[in-house]
Amino acid sequence: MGKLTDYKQPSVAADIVVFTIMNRRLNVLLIQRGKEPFAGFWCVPGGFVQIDEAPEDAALRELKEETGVTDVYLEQLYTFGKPGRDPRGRVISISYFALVDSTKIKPKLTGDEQIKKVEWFDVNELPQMGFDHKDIVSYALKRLRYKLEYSAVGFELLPEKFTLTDLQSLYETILNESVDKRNFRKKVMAMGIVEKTREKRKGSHRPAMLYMFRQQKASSAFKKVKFER
Amino acid sequence: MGKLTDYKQPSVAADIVVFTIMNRRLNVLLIQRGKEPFAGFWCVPGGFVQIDEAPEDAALRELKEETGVTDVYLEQLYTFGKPGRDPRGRVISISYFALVDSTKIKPKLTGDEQIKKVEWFDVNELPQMGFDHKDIVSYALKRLRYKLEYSAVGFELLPEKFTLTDLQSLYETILNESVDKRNFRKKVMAMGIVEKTREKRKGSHRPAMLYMFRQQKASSAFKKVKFER
DNA sequence: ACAAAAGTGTTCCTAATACACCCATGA
DNA sequence: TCATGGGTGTATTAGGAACACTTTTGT
Repeated sequence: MGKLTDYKQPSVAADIVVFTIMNRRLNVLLIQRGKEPFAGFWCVPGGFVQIDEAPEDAALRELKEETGVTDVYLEQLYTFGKPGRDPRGRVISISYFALVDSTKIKPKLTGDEQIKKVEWFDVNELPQMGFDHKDIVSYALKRLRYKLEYSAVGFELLPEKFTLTDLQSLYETILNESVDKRNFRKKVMAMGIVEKTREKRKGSHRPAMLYMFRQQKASSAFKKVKFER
Repeated sequence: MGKLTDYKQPSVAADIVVFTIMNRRLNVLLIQRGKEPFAGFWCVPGGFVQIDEAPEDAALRELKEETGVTDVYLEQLYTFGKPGRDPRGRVISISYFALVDSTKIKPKLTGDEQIKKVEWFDVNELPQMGFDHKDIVSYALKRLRYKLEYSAVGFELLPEKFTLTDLQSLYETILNESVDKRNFRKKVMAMGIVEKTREKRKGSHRPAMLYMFRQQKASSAFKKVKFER
């Protein structure tokens, strides 16, 4: 290890890929840049990590400053650091992925003059993106699909109370495949990770029972796969 | 995003946790510091990322400079960045984990005057470690155990040719649990990820057939677990 | 009464587990 | 000939997948 200030050092940014479910589609939160480089292009929210700030705090701060969004489930994703990924100079980006319940938050322009728009995009219809942010989103999506299969992260995308059909639809939307209703319910109930509430959701047809997530059961329900596979 | 050089920026380091198997134990490669802070304490190899250098190249370069070790399987692990983790100032560390076949490499002092010793340590008998490197090693170990279950990384720890008992022992050592020999072999053979060679390993008893890893089969053999679990 | 989503069981099949003996070699 | 690790098959069990009809409500 050399001394701390001997050399020119790379800059460090934190970028955050926020997912939500809106009308049964998986969406990502993007901002449109108002300045060069990549003026008019879309990017994930993010910015530089301050000297006395933890990277995840930087991610959350930038998210709030740029889009007004707070209270998200956050997880570190990957650190992108190849020279040349930012035309302004050497920037290493620590990326995060976040999950939110779209009924609880409303992204909006916060007055940051460098941002023209803040919008949700369907992950299958992404706009032209700046820097390597398309790669970052792809990576986050891959990770989300992966984690959905062996952990309880999916519940972060749902309101506190939800129907089993909501939950099934979430899996089908994100994994992009359909699931048998009976088998799905059998499994979810067998895992014991949800509990019935006393409420039902009324619609124009038969009301559906509302369920809540049970944090404590989830950790044991998603047990490790033994040995291989 | 602010301008690139407006603020004091954190320094960026790359640290690398190198695992190997030696006489049926899982070992980590550590260096003993010769200077304050943490003089005499043990650390994982690593150092600062240069301005025009990809972080993984920095990790590999530092590994070579400090221990002489090259040709490792490398994977990014996690970025540790809380303020205060390095008493000298703000350092964000991108950590990597690496796997090597211990029969191929010999770590040694390379003349770096800041390092007193380079040694392998059993992961269950780690010495007193500097900075937050104990956390980094724990995290790497967790990841290694995890990846072993659903990917073919284990082969990176074995020589090109190995016996099925070697392979089984590797799983048992790392996962710290014993496996039924017949079931293990049945599964490995069913996955088709190894192939017989014509050679046998002679020992003091019945010679064992040597096998080789089949890269191409492995990707399909470790298929994704469906839905949950 | 009908349209629409909610809810519910059984059978089949595949994969995981448990388990014990013979074989080939060197000393 | 014996000590040591190498090598092999079967029966049982558990979990995943396929599959269709009845119920409840609003209009």
